[in-house]
Amino acid sequence: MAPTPQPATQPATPPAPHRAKGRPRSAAADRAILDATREALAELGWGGLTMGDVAVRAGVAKTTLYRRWPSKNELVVDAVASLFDELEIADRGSLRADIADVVAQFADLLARPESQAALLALFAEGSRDPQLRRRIREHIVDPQKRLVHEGLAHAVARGEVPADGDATAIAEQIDIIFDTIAGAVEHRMLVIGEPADPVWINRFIDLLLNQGLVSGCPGC
Amino acid sequence: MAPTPQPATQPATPPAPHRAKGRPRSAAADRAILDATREALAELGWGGLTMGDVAVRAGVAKTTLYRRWPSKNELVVDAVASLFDELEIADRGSLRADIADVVAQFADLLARPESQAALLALFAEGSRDPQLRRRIREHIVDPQKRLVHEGLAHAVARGEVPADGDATAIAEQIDIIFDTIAGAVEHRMLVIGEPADPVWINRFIDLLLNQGLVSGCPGC
DNA sequence: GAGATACGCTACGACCTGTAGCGAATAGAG
DNA sequence: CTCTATTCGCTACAGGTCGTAGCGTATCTC
Repeated sequence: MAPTPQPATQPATPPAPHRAKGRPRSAAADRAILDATREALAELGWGGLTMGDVAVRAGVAKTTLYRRWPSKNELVVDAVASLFDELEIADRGSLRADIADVVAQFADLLARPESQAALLALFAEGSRDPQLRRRIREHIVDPQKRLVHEGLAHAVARGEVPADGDATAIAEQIDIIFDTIAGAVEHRMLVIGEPADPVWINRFIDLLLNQGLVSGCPGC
Repeated sequence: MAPTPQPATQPATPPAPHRAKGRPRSAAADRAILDATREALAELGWGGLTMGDVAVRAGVAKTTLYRRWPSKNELVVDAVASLFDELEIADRGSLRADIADVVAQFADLLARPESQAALLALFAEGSRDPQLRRRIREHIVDPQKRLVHEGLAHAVARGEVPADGDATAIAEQIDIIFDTIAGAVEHRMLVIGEPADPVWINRFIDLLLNQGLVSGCPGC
């Protein structure tokens, strides 16, 4: 989701976004625009954000925005999606710790004021636009799930999880666990408005990995 | 969240919204406007919705909208919040069944096309507006949690849950369970875009009430 | 019937979107 | 160094939307 080449000739191949003939686009302007967009989004929300305001904040002309993004919608998508580029997986010694680490990163991301209105508005648009939903899955959801799957691979390498056990079933379970935790973190931050602190995160992972919440292990 | 009295004199007391002196406001117009708003929301999303369009769909003048709601924002909030008035608790014989019932109602609500963009956009606005967030908690979140608490009271009456056990702790656990399931349902419907069918719901409640997902009860 | 209010209609100013045209600036190619 | 292509900032613009104001008419209470 780098600034897309907006001129009429669409190369269709990702490697060379725009041919280097004339004056190159200012990378500083790219960054300034995306930063200004996130800033304005945090202050004004999706509805209050205007292209003219973003241009003023970024110190560029409004036409410079439209050379890079065809509409406000696309600009906001890129500004929000770029937040998720920082997510990383670190081998912290156990499957549980790896999951906790990714969840904590996600919680930190959602704790930023610019993420909240932006991400929700992005999801709202995605609910009407299948193509946008696909981009959301590719750039936001899948990277997170990929991190957990990498963590699972580490766990198998450590012998923590039996490799002979039905691997796809375990992968599906990881998917469900991640959906659950991501949803819970989102709900807590975006709907309730309270931060998902480490204690809260630990409690959830206890619940999901070890035991039921209400009465321990009633079925055991 | 009934249509608020917009005239200058704000009674500040809920029971009598507007004094009955002149011609009363058309209740049919109220319903037509809210219905038209939800319809337009489903088709066009928050950003594409226009007051003029809603007025045309509802068959009323645009000024009639502004006599009831001060802005588009408030109108949409009311239109969305009214969806949650239908949520009910039924004593289905077990705590688990009661929870499953509420969750299924919530999932059905989120499955409606008009709910998705509307609810997310509502949450997005709430992330910037503490007063709106409070209204969301009062009219959407708390009613759901209240249902689960009522279900818990039924469970205690049935002897399913020990009343001597730390009641507040159990209530907190119920809160967390509900947050988790609500978040997961929201994530599945609003972010991923796939329905939370009964099988999926059952799987989640198994996870939350009975046993961990990955390896049964490893700590038992 | 008198008074008060809602209704539909039209018109309006302010704002935002996205586009077009201009001259100046900045890169590579010959 | 010159030529060419592209970007940049600036100004202006048409189109659409928001929310308000004014008017005559309709409908309710006293």
